[in-house]
Order: sequence, then C-alpha cells, then structure tokens
Amino acid sequence: MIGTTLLVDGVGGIIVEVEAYHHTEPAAHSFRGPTPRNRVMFGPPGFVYVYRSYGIHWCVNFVCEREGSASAVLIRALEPTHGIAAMRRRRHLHDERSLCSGPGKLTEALGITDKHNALALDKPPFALHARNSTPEIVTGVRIGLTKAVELPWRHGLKGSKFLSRPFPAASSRRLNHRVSLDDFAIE
DNA sequence: TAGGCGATGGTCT
DNA sequence: GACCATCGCCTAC
Repeated sequence: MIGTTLLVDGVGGIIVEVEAYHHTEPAAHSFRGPTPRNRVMFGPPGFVYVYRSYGIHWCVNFVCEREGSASAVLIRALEPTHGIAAMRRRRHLHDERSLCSGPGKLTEALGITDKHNALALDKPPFALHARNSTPEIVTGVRIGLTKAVELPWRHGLKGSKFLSRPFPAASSRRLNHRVSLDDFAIE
C-alpha cells in the first residue's frame, strides 16, 4: 500500500505510512469479536473501516487479506498531491507537511467521517491509483498503543517528509534485517 | 525533538 | 466507569 495514491472526491495523496491490525492480537478492534462498531472488519477486503478516536478524530482503515481474517490497515499519513487547497481549508493550515501527517489529520484533510464507513475502496467517492515503482520501506513498532506494543507492524516510505513521526533509525535497521513474525508471540 | 496535558465522546465491561 | 489505533499547544533543552 505504501506508494499507492488515495483520493476521496479527488482530494488526497500518496500513502506514506500505515499500520497493520489483526484479530489475533489485542491491539486490534476485532480482537474481541464482532461488534456494531467493527463489523466491517469481519467482511470482505477492499472496504473502508472508519472509527472515532478519542471522541474527537476519525481514523480510516482498509479491510485487507481475506474475508473473516478481521484484519485491517490503518492509514497513518499521506503525502498531499491532489486538492491541496481544499485540504488547507479543512485543516485551517498553511504548512503542507502537517496536512496529512497523522491518522486524524488526514481524515480531516480528506473529509472522511463515519458517513464513509463500510464504503468500497474502488467506487466513488474513493479512488486508488496503483504505484508505478517499488518503494523503499522502513518498519517499526506501532504508535500510541498500550497492547501488543512489540509487534513491528508500522511501515513507511523511507525518507518521506510527511510521516506522522520518524522511524527510529536503530530499531528500523534492526527490524528490517531481522524481523520475522515467528519472533513475536501472538497470544 | 521529546514529554506533559487537556479536550472530548463512543465503546465495551 | 474505564479505556482509548489523536491532536495541538506548551515547556525544556
């Protein structure tokens, strides 16, 4: 997904940071089974799961893998490319680097709310444009969690200026060279 | 660049 | 009633 362009009503940019969630680990909303909030995660891939974060922000996920795996990928940052003027209006910001550099920021910039929950990614207002080259990826632990904090399921575009936070150089290097899912107990 | 903290409300126990 | 997959603003260095 890193390098893919995400647009909502023609506004958006290049995905530069994501985090993976899976029902077998306790940080995932799907960990305790289906509820009214997370039901989209238990459906087929290619749909959008939107949830309210801290009572203030919206966060957007892509449902991934196969139906029933209850896995999703949180979109954490975009490099703005389309509709930058609209994003600045929505964010009340001039600084382009801060328009979409966080999961709550990018939903505000793209106008994503709970109205978009359960919509298909390949139909309006959503559009995805495939990347045309293979990006260099950096990897680290996920951000802002209290459970399963050790899983290295955060991925980003190497060298991007539009990340929500930097990837620590030492841990990224170590993880990129050594990590195997077998190294991490998922119970 | 890092850490502390308040705002704020849905979700689940 | 506790827990957050956050943000922006503030300090300190």
